[in-house]
Amino acid sequence: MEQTNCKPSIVTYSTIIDSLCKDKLIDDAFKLFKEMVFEKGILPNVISYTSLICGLCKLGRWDEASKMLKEMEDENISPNVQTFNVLVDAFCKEGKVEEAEAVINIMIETGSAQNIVPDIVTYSSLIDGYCLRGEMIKAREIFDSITLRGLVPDVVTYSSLLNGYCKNLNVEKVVQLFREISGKGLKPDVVTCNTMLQGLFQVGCCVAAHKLFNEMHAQGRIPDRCTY
DNA sequence: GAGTGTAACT
Repeated sequence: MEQTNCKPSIVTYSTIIDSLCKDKLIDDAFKLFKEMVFEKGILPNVISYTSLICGLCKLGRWDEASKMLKEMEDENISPNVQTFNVLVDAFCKEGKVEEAEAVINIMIETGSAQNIVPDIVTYSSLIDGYCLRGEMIKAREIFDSITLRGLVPDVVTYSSLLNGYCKNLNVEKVVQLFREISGKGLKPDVVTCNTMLQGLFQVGCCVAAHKLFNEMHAQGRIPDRCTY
C-alpha cells in the first residue's frame, strides 16, 4: 500500500493495531502506533486509543492504560462509551467489580454532557463480573435495574446471567431464565446453548441436554468446539 | 458513499 497511491489510513493502522492487541502483542501494537504518528503523521483517534487501552487492560497493565487515557485527554480526544466499556469489562474479568462500578459512576456523573451513558454492554459486563464472583443476588439486582434505566437486555446479557446460575447449580433459575429468552423474542445463540448444555450436564440432566443439542441442529445453530 | 474499537460459553 505504501508503494501505491492508496496509502494506509487511520483505519488501516487501527485495524492492525487492534489485531496485535487482541493477540497480546502490545509492544508491536505500540511500535506501529508510533510509526503511524511520528513517521506518517497520521493522527490517532478514539478507536486506535481504545484498542490500545483494551490491550493493556487485558494484560493487567492498568498504570499504562491510565497513562493512555491521560494522553488522550492531552490530545483532546474524548473517550466514548466503548472506551469506558473496555475498562469496565477488564475490571470485571479481574474480579475488581468495585472498580468497575466506580468507572460506571464516572460515566453517569461526568459523561452525560458528552453523550456518554452506560449502555447494555456496560451492564452485561457488570453482570458477568458479579456472576464470576458467584454474587448472584447482586447480578440479579443489576439485571433487574436494566429495564428501569430504559435499556433492553439482549442475548449476551441473558447468557451472562444464565452462566452465573449454571455455575451456581440453580436449576430452577436456569430453566426459568432460558424460557424467558425466547419469551422476550430473543434467539438463544450457540453460546447460550453451550452455557445451558454445560449447566444441564453438571446437574445430571443428560436427557434435557441431549434434547437441547438436537434442537440446536434442527434450528440451524451450528454446534462448535465448545458444544462438543 | 465505505472501511477500524466494547460484553456471554471452552
